[in-house]
Amino acid sequence: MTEQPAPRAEGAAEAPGLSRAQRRLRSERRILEAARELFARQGFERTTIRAVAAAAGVDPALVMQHFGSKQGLFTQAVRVAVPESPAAQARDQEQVVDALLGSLGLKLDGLPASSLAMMRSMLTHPEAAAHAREVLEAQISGLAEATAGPEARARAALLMSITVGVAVCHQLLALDSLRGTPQDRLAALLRPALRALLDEDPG
Amino acid sequence: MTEQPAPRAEGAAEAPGLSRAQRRLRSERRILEAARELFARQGFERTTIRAVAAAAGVDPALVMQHFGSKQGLFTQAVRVAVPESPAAQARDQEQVVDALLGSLGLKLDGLPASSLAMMRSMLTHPEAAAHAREVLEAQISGLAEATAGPEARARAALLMSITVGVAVCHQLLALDSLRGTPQDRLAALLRPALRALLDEDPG
DNA sequence: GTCTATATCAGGATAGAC
DNA sequence: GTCTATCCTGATATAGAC
Repeated sequence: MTEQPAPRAEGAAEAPGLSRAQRRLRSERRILEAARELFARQGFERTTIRAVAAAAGVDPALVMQHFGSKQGLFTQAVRVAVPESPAAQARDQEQVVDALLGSLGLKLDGLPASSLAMMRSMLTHPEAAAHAREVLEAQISGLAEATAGPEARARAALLMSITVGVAVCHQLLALDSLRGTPQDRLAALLRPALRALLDEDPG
Repeated sequence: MTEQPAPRAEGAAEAPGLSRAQRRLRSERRILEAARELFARQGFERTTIRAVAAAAGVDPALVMQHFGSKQGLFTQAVRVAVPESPAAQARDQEQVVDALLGSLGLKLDGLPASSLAMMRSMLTHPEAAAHAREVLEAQISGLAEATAGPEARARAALLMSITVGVAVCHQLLALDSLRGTPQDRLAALLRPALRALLDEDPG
């Protein structure tokens, strides 16, 4: 901290007074941030290491140095705390609906780039697909426990499917018909539908 | 037809007695079929001309000859009769629900490879995304006309989003929790939810 | 009409200087 | 720790023989 670092590397020019470890961390963060954004926008295949490096303002080789491979970068970029089931500690069905709408509310606006990156590639990248399946099945399990009545798992799966569909159409496809409606209205319209799926119903 | 064709080209060995035009059409069909299947399974980027040619039993150069480029091949492969809105001529809301479930019933089982190919790439391939948006917005418009009450378009958009979500989770992600349930059960469970979205409801 | 051969290029990955 | 230079693979696309 107190020693005067000699400007060895060119890149150091922008970050005076930082230790190597600090600079390394800073680089990693910037790379990850740029990667998440590009992966989220273009998906895995169309995103190049070079583009990520450019966006992060670092050298392409540095990206490899830190993450080993493009796949490694992707894995790190989409790894997040596995989102708890939307109905983690819901006590009645109305709370389950609230939880679902809440998680969707998130998805309609402030969904983190890492999640978007995962979703963007989940249909075309095998590892992203596996990740998505894992997360979704976990959420379905949690939801099924909070769902009374017969065929709880199927209902839960359909509830998550609805969530996925709305998120995909709104966030990834950016359908005008969805974008043109404020999310609280969407939530209000969706609520009875979710409720109906949770209701016990003689199929 | 009556003339004895001399075996000029090697490929002709498999198809004796066919005119050039006929053989050309046959090749195109086989290529398109193989392309649809591969695009549907792997998406645009991971599908190679070589793989399509191999699957179709023809030479890679032939694919280029017929379709000009990989993009051209994709465009042809996903071009289908634009599916009419699920609620084309529904007279009451229950028929709209039926139409939706019907189109979803299709999606759960017999969705054509061309549609799957389009869906598989709609999140990562710009042209597929544009195509998907176009089709979906058209279906939303049709649906909105058949939907009474306020915010008809938003409701219609949500209905289509649900359809997309279920199709994606079932067909493309192959979620076990959905796969484990027969589609008529899924339809039965989904029905009240769709109904709820169509009901006029004081938001 | 179909195939062989190849031009051309993009992008991931590596080696090594500093 | 960061950058330069480069290798190498895989894939699209083309030219031309048959």
